[in-house]
Amino acid sequence: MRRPNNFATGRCPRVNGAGAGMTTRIKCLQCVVRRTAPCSALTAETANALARIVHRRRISAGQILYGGAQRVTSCAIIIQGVVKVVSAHPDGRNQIVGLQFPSDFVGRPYVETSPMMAEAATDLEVCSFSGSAFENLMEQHPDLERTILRRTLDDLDAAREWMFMIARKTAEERVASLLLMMARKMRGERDDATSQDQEMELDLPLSRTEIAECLGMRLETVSRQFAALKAQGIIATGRRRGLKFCDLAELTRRAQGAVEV
Amino acid sequence: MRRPNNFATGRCPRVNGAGAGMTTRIKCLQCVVRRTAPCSALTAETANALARIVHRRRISAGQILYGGAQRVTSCAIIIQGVVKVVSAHPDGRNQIVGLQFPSDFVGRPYVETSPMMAEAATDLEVCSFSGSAFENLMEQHPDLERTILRRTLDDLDAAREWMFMIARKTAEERVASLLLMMARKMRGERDDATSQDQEMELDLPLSRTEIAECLGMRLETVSRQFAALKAQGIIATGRRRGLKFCDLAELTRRAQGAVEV
DNA sequence: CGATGACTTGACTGAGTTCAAAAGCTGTGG
DNA sequence: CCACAGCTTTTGAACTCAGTCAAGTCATCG
Repeated sequence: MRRPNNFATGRCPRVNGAGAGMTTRIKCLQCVVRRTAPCSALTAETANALARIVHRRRISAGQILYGGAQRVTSCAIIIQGVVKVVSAHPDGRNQIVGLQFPSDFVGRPYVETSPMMAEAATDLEVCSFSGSAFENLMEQHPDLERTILRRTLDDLDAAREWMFMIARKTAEERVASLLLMMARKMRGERDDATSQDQEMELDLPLSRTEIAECLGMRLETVSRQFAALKAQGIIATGRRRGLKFCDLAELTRRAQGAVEV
Repeated sequence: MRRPNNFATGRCPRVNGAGAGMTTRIKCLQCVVRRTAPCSALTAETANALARIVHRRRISAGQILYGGAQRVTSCAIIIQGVVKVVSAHPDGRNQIVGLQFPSDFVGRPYVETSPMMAEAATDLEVCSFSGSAFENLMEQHPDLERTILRRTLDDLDAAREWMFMIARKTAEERVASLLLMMARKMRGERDDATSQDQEMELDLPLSRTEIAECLGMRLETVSRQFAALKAQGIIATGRRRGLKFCDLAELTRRAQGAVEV
């Protein structure tokens, strides 16, 4: 954990509440994830009802959103930052089984405790709401439930694709795949539309250890793969977590594996 | 594929249709998966509406339920048999990313094509229905949608737990885990209630190759792990796919890994 | 500046893969 | 009933990729 796990959440002044519907709407209209977040798929009425139970919070890196011993009491939509979903076992082995980016939904409705744990990988800005209030809202607004169902089905596909990656790809392919995936998500691109640029830079949201936990490898192996890609001029690492993609096309090829016909 | 992939589906006489609501109800009441299938969580009205669009079919092992080039056109609830969900890649590598057992829902609503492929691992008996009819039904009956959402959330948890297994467990742990999982599911037990018996027998629904595809290993490795467990008297293999659990407690321990304090 | 934590590099090991061959089943046809 | 073909499964032996252990380097911060 990179920061002390204090639970001071730095909550923002609530932008909404009883009778503050109008204010809320306006805030939502300005929201940076407006176009892609679940809220965008809702009717105006449902969106308003959701806005009424929501409040914006800041959450610092390392804090647990749900899981472990705690009850799953709240859900959230990410505005800024990255959340990691971890499958942790008592013997110390753990595996990151999902990453959630801005505009993604975080939470586990309908259960008291989850086998998974969600932790802020970076400092976060979220729209959060109580789990039970959210469940009630889903009951009253089927369009909200449908939106969450669609997201969950997408998450399931993503989890399975990821599973393939871990089970069948080589170390190099895994690292390349993850880098591309993170680049895509952090730029808010849709899954199908891949960036055309040959060069771009970003700051990785994860440490080497976390990358290894994503890929089912050890951090030393990740480090070696970074070194190899760097030596071939495909990527360059800045200081801290800076990363520059020097040859996106080649990296994409590496992510697929050598295509022998 | 163990059987020719002919598409003669051996469809049963439809037990329902326009105006046959009563007959349908009675058939459903006799259904072997009645207590655990999604239908059981529905209101009488929704269950009836679902029964009206459903028909029973037999599907032979090796047939594709959805995926690959085909559009995702139908969904089903499994009455008898096992379906494998496969992530297949052009270079020949493929990974089984999910198994569905009796009373499970199979399908991928809301998309035209899925990155995953669902294939009958054994001969099947299912209640099947058109995907679009099912989507319409979900719109009209929020309780159906909620039931599917809950199942999907459970599937997501299961997929993530499985991912942990592939990424972090040793070959022995993986084989033991899969055997226990299959035993549990094939006996229709709930996830929490584990069998108390120390001995039991069953016929595995998967070949060695398929087991390897589940676990992210090669079939030779699976075979060696079977041999090792057999040599220690923990399991015994009958001819064909017969399997006997001789020491469930020990197998459970092997599935967790050596617990060093 | 020295301490702390994150990352890199090196040398060695080993679990699982790969390639190859043998052994078991199942079904077919003479 | 046996012989044979076409499978799946088992077993053996050599190899390799990633893991393990152990130093060493680099950044950041009090």
